[in-house]
Amino acid sequence: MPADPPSRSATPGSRGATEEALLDALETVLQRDGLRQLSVNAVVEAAGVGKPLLYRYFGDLQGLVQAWGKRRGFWAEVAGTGPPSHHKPDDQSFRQQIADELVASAEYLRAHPVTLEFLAEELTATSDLSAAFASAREDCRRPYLKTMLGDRRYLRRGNHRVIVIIHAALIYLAMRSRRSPNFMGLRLDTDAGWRDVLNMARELARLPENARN
Amino acid sequence: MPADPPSRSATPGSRGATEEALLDALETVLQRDGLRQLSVNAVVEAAGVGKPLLYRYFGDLQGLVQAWGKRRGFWAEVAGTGPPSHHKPDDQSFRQQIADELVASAEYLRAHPVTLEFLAEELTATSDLSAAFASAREDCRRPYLKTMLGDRRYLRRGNHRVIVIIHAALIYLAMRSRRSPNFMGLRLDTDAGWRDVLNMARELARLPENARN
DNA sequence: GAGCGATGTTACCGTACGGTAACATCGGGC
DNA sequence: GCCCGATGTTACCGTACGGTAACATCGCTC
Repeated sequence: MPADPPSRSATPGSRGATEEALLDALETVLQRDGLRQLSVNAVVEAAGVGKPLLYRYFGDLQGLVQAWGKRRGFWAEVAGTGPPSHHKPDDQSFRQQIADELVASAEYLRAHPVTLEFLAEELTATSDLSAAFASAREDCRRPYLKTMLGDRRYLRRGNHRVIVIIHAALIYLAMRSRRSPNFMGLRLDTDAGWRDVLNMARELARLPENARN
Repeated sequence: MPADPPSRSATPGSRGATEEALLDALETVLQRDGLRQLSVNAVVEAAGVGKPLLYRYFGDLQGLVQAWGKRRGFWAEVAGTGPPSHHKPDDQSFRQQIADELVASAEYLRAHPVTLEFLAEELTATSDLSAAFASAREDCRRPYLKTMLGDRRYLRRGNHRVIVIIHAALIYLAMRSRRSPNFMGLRLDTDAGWRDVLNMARELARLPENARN
């Protein structure tokens, strides 16, 4: 005789509620234990739901991850400065926009640890899980990247590479900030330290004007 | 009746040979399957050695990793330009040295996928394995970092941050190159593309002189 | 109110893992 | 010749996992 079988899901007999519980549980487990500890059992336990329901509604843990990516969305349209790609031929303002978008992207990452988990996962394994996540992410990211790299005039002058290297550095530092308090003297675990990182990135992105930094 | 029990280790009854075989097997498995697939069974199978020997000689998979880090060494003294920290007060030559060391460090990483595996692992989990690796790595890296960041005069002018961001970007791109052919338009899977990345890093590191790039 | 599909739960299977006990075998010291 | 520690191998245990069959229950349709 189990003690409390009826006290499980708030909305008793609703498929949608169960799906939401599983998606929430996925997020919970990822934030709490990291992707290495992610497992079917952990998710269904956190969701307070029977294991077969996960397989019935999402087919698989990979399916659950894909559904999570689709419904929650992640790392898309994080640009903070107005409509995409509508910028004057003014170099300075365009560079400013690029810098702002770099910073906005990094702030988004820092605020969304689950996305960071998956980005890190892609570095360590080419599993079905990371592949599922990568495809969903690329779908979300494509318009953003187009905005950021779409200006041929800007790219031709080699600035593309500066953007890319700053972006790569910000991704790495954001991932690293989850578990390491610092990197080569930079504080990653405090808001102040992170503000330093972002300011540095902003300065580098606006580089051709002010070469001294 | 097994077919060939006596045809296992080349040097039959030597503890050192078995240890070497296990260390080699660790490296093999890491390079072949990645760190996510690393397990005691995989290592002993690749080494052609009984499982208890790993526990007897290294205590643990973590112990094997630590021993591997100690004996093989990794990501240490990769600086390519002469003795450490002996540079004239000439700014240009010092920046050149820094740029060379950044490039040398990145090339080292690219040539040592196992180190990349562990660096990526540290991003996804704070496991005993990654902790063991991190401590061993920091021991090796300390003098290198001292060379690279030890010059207070240089640091004071904010150049420290440029170095750090380039370093972070190179680490990320090196990790990413293992499983993703490109990143935001950069080719990471070819030597030519990687040369582009390194040249870009070199230019940025020598930035205060030539602001245009 | 009978039927039936959707929802939920229990219990189980096969597998792979980390780790260990028990048993063979070698090899040098006396 | 004998002994004993070191080396190596087999077989096993408990556990946790992914995945599924079987059974219970709800709720809507007609």
